[in-house]
Amino acid sequence: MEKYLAVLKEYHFKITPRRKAVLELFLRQKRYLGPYEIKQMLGKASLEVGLPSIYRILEELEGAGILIKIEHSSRRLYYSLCRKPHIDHHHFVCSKCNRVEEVEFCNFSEISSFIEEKLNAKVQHHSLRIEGLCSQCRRKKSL
Amino acid sequence: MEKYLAVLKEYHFKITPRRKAVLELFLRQKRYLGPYEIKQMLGKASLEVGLPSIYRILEELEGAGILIKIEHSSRRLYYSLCRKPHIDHHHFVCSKCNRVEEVEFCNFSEISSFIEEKLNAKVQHHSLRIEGLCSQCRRKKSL
DNA sequence: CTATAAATAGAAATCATTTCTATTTACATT
DNA sequence: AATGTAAATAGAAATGATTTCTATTTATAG
Repeated sequence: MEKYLAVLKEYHFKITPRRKAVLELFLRQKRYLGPYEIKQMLGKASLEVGLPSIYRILEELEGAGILIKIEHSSRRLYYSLCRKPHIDHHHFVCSKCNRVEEVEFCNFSEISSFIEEKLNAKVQHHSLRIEGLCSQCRRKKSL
Repeated sequence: MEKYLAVLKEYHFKITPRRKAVLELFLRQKRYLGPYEIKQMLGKASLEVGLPSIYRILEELEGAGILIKIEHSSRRLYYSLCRKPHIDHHHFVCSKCNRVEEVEFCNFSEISSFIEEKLNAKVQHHSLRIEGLCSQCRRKKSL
């Protein structure tokens, strides 16, 4: 937690109860969370937070590199905690339990230089979406 | 065009004026197109097509492997023609002119087996989003 | 030519996300 | 510890892409 609060300070974000509560929520989960779900979880802990605030907080935490945004194929937004913010990595998302794993491996530079040579283009961003079953879910055939 | 109509028949889709018109539109463009934009272009050619129909047609053509769906970071849907439907490939999207290029290169199997070993997971899907400037746009500094 | 399943239009609904504004709060600086 | 200020927040309302629904039309198999 302290680590993340330090990052917030670095970015000149104030340490507010809502931001801390959202962070705490993510620290206790290894799966991705959606805005409405977060609102409900905070509500259960007796902290009413408006959806617009949640959207904003999530955006800010993403901007600070604390959360990663997951653009789900359902076209809804989800976020997941970034355990190692400063290392180039991608995320594996379990299609059953929503668990998110960080994958510190990316041979993208090969693809990137292939594209730059072949198309004479300039690659700016890339994002790899990997979906499948995590070790737990692949064992259980049914949920 | 004939090639794509054959694919439609294969999938038991009827050859309708709307579907042909949408296909023609894509055959004349190398960039991605959005539903509303398509409606307007068809309108100029005096073919009024309702937006729900356009959404449906795009979805069907994607299902038949004729178009690829581009989930833009703006969270709007775009589609682009797939020139070589049956080869595993990814798409490079120019952030300036929206041109879409197919990239027949993917060393994903490496990443995939890395993940399956490391996380003991089962990889089901992956999609790589590559964004940058195409050869034309990187030359012109300003639009 | 006809039957019928598929395709379509248009209106309306949906619903995640964003915008706006008044109010409150964190915290740097006294 | 008090205070001023910019940042944070709530809540209502707007937005706008996408989807649903239903009545009507159309492509095409036989």
